[in-house]
Amino acid sequence: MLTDIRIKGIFLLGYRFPKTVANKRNKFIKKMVMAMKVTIADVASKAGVSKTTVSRVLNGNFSHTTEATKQRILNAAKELDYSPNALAKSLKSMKTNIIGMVLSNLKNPFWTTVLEGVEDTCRELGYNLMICNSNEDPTVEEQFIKEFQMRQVDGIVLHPTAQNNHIYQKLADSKLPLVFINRRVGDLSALNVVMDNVKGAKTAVDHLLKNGREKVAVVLYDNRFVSPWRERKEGYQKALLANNFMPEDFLVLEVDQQKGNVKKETIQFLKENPEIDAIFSTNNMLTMEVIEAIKEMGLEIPVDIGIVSYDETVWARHLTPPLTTIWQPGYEMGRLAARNLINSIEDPSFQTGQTIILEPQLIVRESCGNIKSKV
Amino acid sequence: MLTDIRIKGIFLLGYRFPKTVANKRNKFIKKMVMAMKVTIADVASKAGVSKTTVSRVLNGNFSHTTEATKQRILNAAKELDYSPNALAKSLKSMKTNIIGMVLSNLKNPFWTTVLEGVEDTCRELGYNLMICNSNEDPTVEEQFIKEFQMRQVDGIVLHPTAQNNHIYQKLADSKLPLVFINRRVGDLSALNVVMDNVKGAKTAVDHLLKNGREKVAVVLYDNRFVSPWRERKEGYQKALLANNFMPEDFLVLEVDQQKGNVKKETIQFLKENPEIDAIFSTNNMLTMEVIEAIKEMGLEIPVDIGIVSYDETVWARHLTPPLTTIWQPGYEMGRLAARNLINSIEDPSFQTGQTIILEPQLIVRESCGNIKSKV
DNA sequence: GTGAAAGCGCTAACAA
DNA sequence: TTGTTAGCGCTTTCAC
Repeated sequence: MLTDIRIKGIFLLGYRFPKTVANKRNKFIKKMVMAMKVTIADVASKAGVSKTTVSRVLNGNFSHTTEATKQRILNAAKELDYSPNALAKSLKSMKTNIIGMVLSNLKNPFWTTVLEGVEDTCRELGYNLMICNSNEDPTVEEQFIKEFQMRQVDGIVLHPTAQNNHIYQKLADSKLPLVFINRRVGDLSALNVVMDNVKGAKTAVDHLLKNGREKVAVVLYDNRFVSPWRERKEGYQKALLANNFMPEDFLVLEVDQQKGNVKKETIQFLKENPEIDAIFSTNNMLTMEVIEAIKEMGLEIPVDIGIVSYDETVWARHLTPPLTTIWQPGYEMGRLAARNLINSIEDPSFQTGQTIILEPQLIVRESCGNIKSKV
Repeated sequence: MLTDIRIKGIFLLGYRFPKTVANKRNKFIKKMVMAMKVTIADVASKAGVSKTTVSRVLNGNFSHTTEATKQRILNAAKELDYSPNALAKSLKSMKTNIIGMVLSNLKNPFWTTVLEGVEDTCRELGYNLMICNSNEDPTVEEQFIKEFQMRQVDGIVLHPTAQNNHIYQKLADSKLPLVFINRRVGDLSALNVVMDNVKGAKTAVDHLLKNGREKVAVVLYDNRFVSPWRERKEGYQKALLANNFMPEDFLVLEVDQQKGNVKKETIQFLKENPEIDAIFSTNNMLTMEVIEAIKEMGLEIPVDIGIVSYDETVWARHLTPPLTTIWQPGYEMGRLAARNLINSIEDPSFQTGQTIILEPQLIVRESCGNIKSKV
């Protein structure tokens, strides 16, 4: 009794026992907690039936059970506040109903939208979501994939760094349902849900050209490993070529986003190429810097320089002038990825290896029109 | 052989078997997959030792093991590409190393920052993160909490809807480590990591007042269940009272964000109170609408109306004029929540029931200065 | 230094 | 209609 109180007192004060004593205490506490956990056996004995029957009833297999026993069991479960242990269930059934998702960048609001799509779909379909953030680091990505495998997730949604082909291959071979999003990883028996980046880029540049721009530059971020990078560049080039420009006319600025001097680089670039009258910016984070650069040079949008930016954002329409953007169906991408993944989890004969391509859309605002009439 | 090829052919074509046949196939596939899974027993037999020894070695208990056997085991594990089953491990040890997090709003970039803090910390400390989104729905919140309990997560980070006090109480009583973030839920033996919203609001309004504003209004979002709502309102009132204003001078607009006509309501409000020369906006989403409203009325920021907004965002400095904001340490909040939660998981005597309060900061830009000189 | 055996909480084939 | 029993893959006493 005394000990009890003393322990409790110390406990309340948050006192830390010396290691060994603390360990003993912890073990003791653990044991107590475990003893308090109510299992299916407790429900069974309380209801006076076997564990099997309880399991059956609780899983909705009433078909061969008396209404009376069913009620007894349900009551017992409620009274004991029984909550089944998903771990044990999963260990037995080899099904966790968990989906693992590897993101590479939490900062960009685009990914929040995607995440929302995945999360919503998981919930609707009875899955839980485990997420982690590779931060574009292939080593971290690899570690997380292993982690997911150990945890026996039912499937993985992966925004690949695209620098771990060996791992992706192994993963696909392991038959663990897998879907790549946003970035293409070809030739694997895995689902792909991606955007049509060539089209998006082409649309953007076409729009600039149609508005009378004659020297359209592209500002590219710095990840040439990934398909959207290649495709947006390609789209830019295609648009120019289709409008009778030559490869010599390509005006490409590749910036290192990590370094944080995008603005400086842009100013430099614009000074070296004063003929530029339009910029296609390939992502929303870049765009902010580009706009700053333009303003800092005393140029005006859209009069001096028109701009179209990839990625619609909440703030695009509130900028001055309101920004013309390429919107991508991020939420849809998330939903489709999750839904298809779950399909292939629940039906192993579900068609795998297919690629779903989503269409971006041009949202016209005021950052391209009203070009300064040339002399 | 023939069957094999046929099945394979159909499989590749994504043909769906009739239900019963499909079930048989799936069961077959499942069995094959399970047979292929390499367990600790496989490693043991390959290395010619018992499971016990393998377990010991793989968990770093070399102390009583020959270097030779250790190597044999390590090699066997590598050759078989053995990956331990975390489910079984957890079932036995009653420890999942999973933290569950309930968010209420994925759309607001503030939460992405918090999530990042939590995620980073979990990774560093060897935990995985399971997230879900209550969308401010208490029923969903309740369901997710139950889900987490069934999954035996080691702890929960909760952004409470604040409408489930009964559940919170039960959760706290269950001794499952728990931390509330951002919104206070008092009197429970759970950690709280929150912001000083009174101070943030007071700072914002003080700033407006110091810049010569005389009629400062507040635009409040519509969730009066939650502590930040009360505290921001309180901060606004305190600031006015401390500057010799009377309660009659309070100018409060409460808007229903869901309905989506914040802009309209704001315009209405401004028309009814034309003397207003400053607005304190209580969250970043609201602010956009308020700014639109002001612009639409032909008023100019900051000349006619000054504005300070809660929540710093990437776009605040790019607006015209650049927005003065209250920055909140969201990333820090995430980190602290996770770190303290994990502390209390790993040391049950860790002080519980404490509240950590983080300080917001005023970021001064140009949306308050240059007031129109009054006649 | 190593292994046999029990058991974490649950499900499901097979009996009764 | 219900119960017995044998595991799922792992850790951990307790022997040897």
